[in-house]
Amino acid sequence: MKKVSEPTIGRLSVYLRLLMELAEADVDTVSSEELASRSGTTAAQVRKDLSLFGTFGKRGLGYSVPELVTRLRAILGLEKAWRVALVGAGRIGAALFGYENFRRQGFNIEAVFDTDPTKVGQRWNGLVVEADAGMERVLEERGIEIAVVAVPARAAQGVVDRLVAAGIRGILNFAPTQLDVPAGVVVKTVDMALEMEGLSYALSREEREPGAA
Amino acid sequence: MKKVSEPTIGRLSVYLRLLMELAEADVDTVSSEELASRSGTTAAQVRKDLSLFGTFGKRGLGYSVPELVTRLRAILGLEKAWRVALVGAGRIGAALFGYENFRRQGFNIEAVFDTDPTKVGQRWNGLVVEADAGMERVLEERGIEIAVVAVPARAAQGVVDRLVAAGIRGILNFAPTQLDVPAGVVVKTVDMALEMEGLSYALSREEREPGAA
DNA sequence: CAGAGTTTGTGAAAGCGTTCACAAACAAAC
DNA sequence: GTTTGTTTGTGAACGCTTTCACAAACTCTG
Ligand SMILES: NC(=O)c1ccc[n+]([C@@H]2O[C@H](COP(=O)([O-])OP(=O)(O)OC[C@H]3O[C@@H](n4cnc5c(N)ncnc54)[C@H](O)[C@@H]3O)[C@@H](O)[C@H]2O)c1
Ligand SMILES: NC(=O)c1ccc[n+]([C@@H]2O[C@H](COP(=O)([O-])OP(=O)(O)OC[C@H]3O[C@@H](n4cnc5c(N)ncnc54)[C@H](O)[C@@H]3O)[C@@H](O)[C@H]2O)c1
Repeated sequence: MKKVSEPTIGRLSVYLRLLMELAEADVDTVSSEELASRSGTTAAQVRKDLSLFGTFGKRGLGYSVPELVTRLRAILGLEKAWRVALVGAGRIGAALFGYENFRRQGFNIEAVFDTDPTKVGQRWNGLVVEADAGMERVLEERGIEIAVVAVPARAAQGVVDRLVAAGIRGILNFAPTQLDVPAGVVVKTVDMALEMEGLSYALSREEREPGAA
Repeated sequence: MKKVSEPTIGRLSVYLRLLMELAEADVDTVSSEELASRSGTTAAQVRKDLSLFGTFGKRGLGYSVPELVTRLRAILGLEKAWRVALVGAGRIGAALFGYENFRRQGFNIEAVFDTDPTKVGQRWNGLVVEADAGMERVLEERGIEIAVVAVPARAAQGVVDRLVAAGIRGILNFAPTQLDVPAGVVVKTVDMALEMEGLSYALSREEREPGAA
């Protein structure tokens, strides 16, 4: 198989979301052109992305919506439910915990950890917030595969080291910091400050040199 | 000036964050090599990124930390404080509202809007949650420049249309949906579901073909 | 069932961003 | 003040991703 780039995977996720909306609306066929316009890319890009994984379309007709949903879910590893732990029961952690879409896509939060003694023992929707000390044991017991790190930046690397030692190989990080992990462990960082600064840059630029789209 | 790519701006934000940490620790000089290793890139990349905006370093020595902080803040448009509105006073909205780092970097949330009558009128840290109906007037009155959209996906495009009509030109979007805006308006979307699916893809791939880093 | 009209899949070309490599510039030591 | 060592700034090479363009494959209509 050809190598698949990060941007391609991101677009596949976007296509999948659109296709699920289309399936909801009982549309059964879609062209690369339509998919492209709805996802803000080009038809050629859509076809190239999909062609990396097989040939799913029918010439002259387009793609079968239900089939492509199934294929994309398989490609993205969304056929199984993932067991997820949340480390850091603060503001972002609470928001994520309550976010139904995560569960809907098959990401089940099955453990919550925090160091704060006032938080440990709280029941979150039936799930007890665990003390940070017993983390390794709980991760093991519940077969956790993915961790969401929502602790303050200076605590993040320490938490990640423990997670990795405990066998976690996928981490979604909200702390605005660079994390070091060994090869074989995948970290995705969601950095909102960075996006805000991107906006700041773009807006100041427009003020300085108008018309530079 | 040469054209500046998105990834470059992202890295400049990362450099700035590191430099502020170094300044805090009273380090006064840093090499591209050091900056690179701390931000997970290469020395050549650091130098190329910076060289797009001027020549800030001293050969044989490196970069002055305080000077580079000042320069990067100017480049990124962070010398002023931005007036920000939050649309959608839900879980994500609340988390962002309480997030001190935003204010610290000069993003001041000066208006909060929601449609939910039980939320309208609430005081959030002294700021009254406004009804969605008066949005345009409040945006105008308070000179809002950037909006954070944290409403359900199906409401997002409608909100954005109103924001754009009201003159807002920078939007940070948390709704997992494609937003259409006219040229001249900048939208950055933070899509956590997408990142999770990236993890899912990477992890399933490793299971299927181990050793494919 | 033939012909007109679509739409895919994919090599080839173009466009971008990253990495390389090195001369030029400076610091520091003696 | 000269030498040695370090680090920058940048053109050129490289590699990766996107876009182009079109033959092949299929649908649909009459
Ligand atoms: N709040 C936001 O909107 C927002 C936005 C962007 C990024 N972030 C980042 O997300 C992270 C969390 O932010 P927050 O606003 O939720 O902070 P918070 O202070 O509300 O929550 C952090 C939680 O982590 C816990 N914690 C601290 N050290 C821990 C450890 N070693 N193990 C387990 N738990 C630990 C704390 O007890 C606390 O409950 C931070 O890194 C922050 O920079 C937050
Ligand atoms: N909670 C999360 O962790 C999370 C994670 C990723 C993405 N998101 C996305 O962020 C958005 C908000 O999520 P949430 O969890 O905070 O939802 P939420 O339901 O807690 O909050 C949404 C708020 O928006 C308000 N609202 C609805 N329509 C509005 C309108 N037209 N104008 C103004 N306010 C309006 C609602 O009254 C509610 O208070 C959603 O698009 C969601 O998909 C949330």
